[in-house]
Amino acid sequence: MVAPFDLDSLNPQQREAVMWPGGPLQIFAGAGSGKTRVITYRIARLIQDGVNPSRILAVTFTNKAAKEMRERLESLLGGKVRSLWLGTFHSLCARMLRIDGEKIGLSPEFVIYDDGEQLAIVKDILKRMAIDEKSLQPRAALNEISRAKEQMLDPTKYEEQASGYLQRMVAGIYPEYQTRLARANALDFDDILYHAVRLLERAPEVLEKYQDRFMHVLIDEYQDVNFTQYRFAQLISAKHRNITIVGDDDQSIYAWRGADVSLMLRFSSDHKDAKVITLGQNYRSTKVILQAAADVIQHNRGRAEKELWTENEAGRPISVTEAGTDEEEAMIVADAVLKAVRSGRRKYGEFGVLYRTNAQSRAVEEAFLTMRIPHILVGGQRFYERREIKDILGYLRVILNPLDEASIKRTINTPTRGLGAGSIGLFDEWSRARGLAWWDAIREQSVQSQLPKRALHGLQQFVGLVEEGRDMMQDNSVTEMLEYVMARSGYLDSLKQDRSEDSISRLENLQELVRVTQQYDETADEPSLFGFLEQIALIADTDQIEETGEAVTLMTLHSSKGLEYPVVFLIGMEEGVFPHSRAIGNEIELEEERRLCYVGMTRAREELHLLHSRRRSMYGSANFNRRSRFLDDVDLSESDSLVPQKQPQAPFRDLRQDRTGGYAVTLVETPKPKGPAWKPPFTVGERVQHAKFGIGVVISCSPVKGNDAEVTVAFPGVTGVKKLIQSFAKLETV
DNA sequence: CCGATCCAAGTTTTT
DNA sequence: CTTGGATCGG
Repeated sequence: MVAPFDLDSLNPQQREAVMWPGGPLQIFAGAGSGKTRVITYRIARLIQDGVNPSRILAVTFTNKAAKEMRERLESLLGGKVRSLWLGTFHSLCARMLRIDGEKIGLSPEFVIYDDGEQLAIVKDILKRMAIDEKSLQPRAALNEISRAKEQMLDPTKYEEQASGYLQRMVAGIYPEYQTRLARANALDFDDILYHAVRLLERAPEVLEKYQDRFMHVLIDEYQDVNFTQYRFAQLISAKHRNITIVGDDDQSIYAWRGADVSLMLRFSSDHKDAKVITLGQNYRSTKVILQAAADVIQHNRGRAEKELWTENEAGRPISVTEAGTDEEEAMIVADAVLKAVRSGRRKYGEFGVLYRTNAQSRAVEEAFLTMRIPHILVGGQRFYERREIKDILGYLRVILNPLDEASIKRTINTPTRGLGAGSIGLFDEWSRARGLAWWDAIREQSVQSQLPKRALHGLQQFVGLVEEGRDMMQDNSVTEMLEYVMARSGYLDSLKQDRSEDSISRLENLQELVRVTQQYDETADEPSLFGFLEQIALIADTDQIEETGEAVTLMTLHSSKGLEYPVVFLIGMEEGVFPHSRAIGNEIELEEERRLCYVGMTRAREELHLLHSRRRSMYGSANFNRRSRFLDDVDLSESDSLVPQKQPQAPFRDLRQDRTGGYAVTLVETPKPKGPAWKPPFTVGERVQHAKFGIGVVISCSPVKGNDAEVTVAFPGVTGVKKLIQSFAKLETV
């Protein structure tokens, strides 16, 4: 049989990984080493060699990765591979629980509670238990519960081992938290994994069924698995022992949410006969970029020793640029993008701008807006986390499952129906006192009789809406249900009344949600409200992002993992920003920051530009940050800059330096520059008027002879960036 | 009960 | 600076 794919195009290590017959296999896949290709080829090869696709289990980190992999496989094999189990840990485990969860007492119809709902429950419990949110932050408690589930600790076991203030407090809420979920027939994200493992451990016949079935198990991004996922992988592959794991410890950047690299690094000791293959050739980046990334990562201890090399050309030098302010930093990026695009060398889609925190995107967005640079912003406020979206979906969830207490609470008085804290408290009391579900409690005659008139009317509205919705469910599309809910709840009207910018954007988002359901109704095999809600519960926004190719991408370093751009700007290379202030002083966290830096740098194919700013506004006040230690790791003897650099000055050297290494210092007074007072005619970012070019934005001002100023101004459109001498140009502030 | 106003706090994020 | 929560007056 002729190979449907091109093995000759692979290097020896890649080929070995693809062809390796079976048994435990660990693939160390460095950045840009063709990892995805290897996994896809390996699956295709197995199928081609006669393994039934239904007997392969492949796990990816995101839904997007799963989707892409399936598409690649289908094009390699020239047909659908629907029976292949391919997805994220969560989607696969959820699937398993829907099929077999009953054997450990789970209803197959459970709903999935997301982060927001989890948090709401914790807050609610805290309030009920009269615990001040200051003494126990809901977020911290939730994290701790999550950690517990990742360790497979149920509330009882958790309490036994709890020590310290936080854990003892959490031991008090964890049981109640689980009770609430159970009452709503809901699982949170961690429960999905937890119960899947429990299912395999407690139900021998189920374990055997899946162990038999999955002859081959492949897991990508193994450096980011947590203990439950590890356990799941171990259990399910124990029979045939054909488990392939792929990962790169240098790219482990999710320890803060429970991922544990050591689970990957112990693979060889778990499996004495494990075959280890290292993919060391990088096909993505230039030598210069790869070297810089290596310079940074080599400072970490305890990494698996391996080196990445490339046959690519040396390429252009790294650039390091110091900007005066964060706005200027953004303008420099915008300017560089514009120059390259205008010269015809680049398209907008070839640039990625990466930063440590979402807040940093603002300055860049503003600069791009003024310079008319098309861009897409990844992350930030996520679509499905937006209030209006959650509210409306909340209605749909109540209709689907009236036991969903969190969703009832969310929607019952949204928009306001006169059901305030008093009424809510009453319902709560009733449901607790008689062990009634909320949905039943609110419909009790004796409860309703205690309500004020207005509240009663509101409640009847709400109950009527839900009941009618339940009747409609069978015969209406998801879109129709959505439109029904938006209209009948009065949600649309209340938004339309208010003409604020905020409401307009909320209406637009709901419009977008309608498009999502329309799409779903058209494409799903058997569209249903249940199916729709399930799908979006497990899907992330980033999964939806399409590469349009015509826009610069702005995103955090974390979301850049797995992506690549010909030109990468890494902005905010400052102590306190990157590495983040919370990591400074903590060696473990600093190592994770360094890996994050490594990830960011290795996203670049041809050009890497590192920027930092002397002054940065954070939370409304000015910060003067030393440049990032990561810059000190890199050999910059060959580096250049995006704009001519001012003489390095040290006006801040006398600032207090922290003993751990000196970092972000908030300055109270503005430092006095030394030397004769030259006053820039404009501030950076200021809008100015030019006789011929019109209105532009000041990028920088520098002194020239005769107490004159050279002003660099960005004008929109074809004019672009101009350097102007103030005495001739006569720029005026607008 | 609800809207206005004041105040404190502030990574990263997938599922 | 922004946002979410708490508090206060109508």
